[in-house]
Amino acid sequence: MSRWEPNARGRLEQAALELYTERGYEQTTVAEIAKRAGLTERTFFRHFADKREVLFAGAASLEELLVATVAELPESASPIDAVTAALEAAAAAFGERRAHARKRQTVITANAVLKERELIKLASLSAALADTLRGRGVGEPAASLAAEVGVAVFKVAFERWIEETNQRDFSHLIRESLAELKAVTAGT
Amino acid sequence: MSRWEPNARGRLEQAALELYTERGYEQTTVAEIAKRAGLTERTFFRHFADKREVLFAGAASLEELLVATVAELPESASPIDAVTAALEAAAAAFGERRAHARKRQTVITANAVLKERELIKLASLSAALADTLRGRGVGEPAASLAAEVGVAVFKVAFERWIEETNQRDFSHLIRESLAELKAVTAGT
DNA sequence: TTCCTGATGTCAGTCACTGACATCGCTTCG
DNA sequence: CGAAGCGATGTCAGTGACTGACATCAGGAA
Repeated sequence: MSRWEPNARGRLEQAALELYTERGYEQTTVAEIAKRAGLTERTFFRHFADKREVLFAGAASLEELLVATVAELPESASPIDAVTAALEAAAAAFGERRAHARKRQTVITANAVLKERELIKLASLSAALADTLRGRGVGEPAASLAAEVGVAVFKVAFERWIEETNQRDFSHLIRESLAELKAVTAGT
Repeated sequence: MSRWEPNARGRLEQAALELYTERGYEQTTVAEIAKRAGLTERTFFRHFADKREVLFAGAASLEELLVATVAELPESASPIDAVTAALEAAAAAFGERRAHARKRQTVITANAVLKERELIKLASLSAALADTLRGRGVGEPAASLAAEVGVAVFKVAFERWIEETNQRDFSHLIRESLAELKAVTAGT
């Protein structure tokens, strides 16, 4: 395991998920992650801003996907429809990786500090969606609310998708949660 | 400034907010906060779990207030009405403390790690609301969605209340945001 | 007074994270 | 081919958040 093995970043991500799963997030030191990946602690911090971030490498690309999806929609689409389309795209992107998502989510939900990081990633997602909606002429606070509501629906559907034993289609769960949301907000 | 001055916890909170405002969160050490409060670093960590928590001491009581408000409503109230009532109670609780809330919020929005902590407090609020709704016979995912949506409305209204120069009534802003939300989710 | 208890102080230690600088392997240019 | 340049990695010495163990102090109970 010499210097210059390929994919240092990917090795660090894998080593971290393994160790966080094996012995827990807090009981794992960055030095141990780096060692398992054949690197040093200092190199870990060159690839990831902190010990949590190694679990959230994919968040940026997910955000790009959602924004791109909304941006490509015809102007005629309503805010809620735009958000729905974005969520469907996200569901499709997860698609095959339920096992990995589940493992990762188990680690995250077991640690408050990891939950914090997850929440701020979702907030960033919401802000990006709201920005895109505003760019399409949606006013405030409609843009922010549509984005927040979209993320709320995503959270609820994702949780169900991960937890259920009888695997159901992610996008189906999203449509279901969205319908439920409309019923709730319409309630007197 | 001897040992056993009263209200150590309150002195720490005030010293922290002052220092975070004066020189920024990251540039302030816990030792400095403790020193200004006439205490030691070790004592700081006996009152607050970490350097961030000192800004969020009131979150627990806010949560209690919201839960109590919902719990006292007649069973006939719909989920969205229950959440609305809780938000109105929260608005009333803030009432006079706009200046303090504003100062605190300025510090929080300037630091990613503080934003993370704020988000998890709001998530805890949402979870507590959802629990209470479930206790009143509301099913899932309606309970979670109503709670999430309520928190989203609160966030939007709070931001406006803090930012606007011409001070408007907090509960008025909440009703306004809620109406907007209903319009958004009803949109085709 | 004496004892007990809870709040505080002291000290030593771990670990996340950073800056400065050295080193390595590959690529490009002469 | 060999030297220079450059990006990725290693090494080292810090700072500061946070913790455990133990001592100490003030006030109330016996």
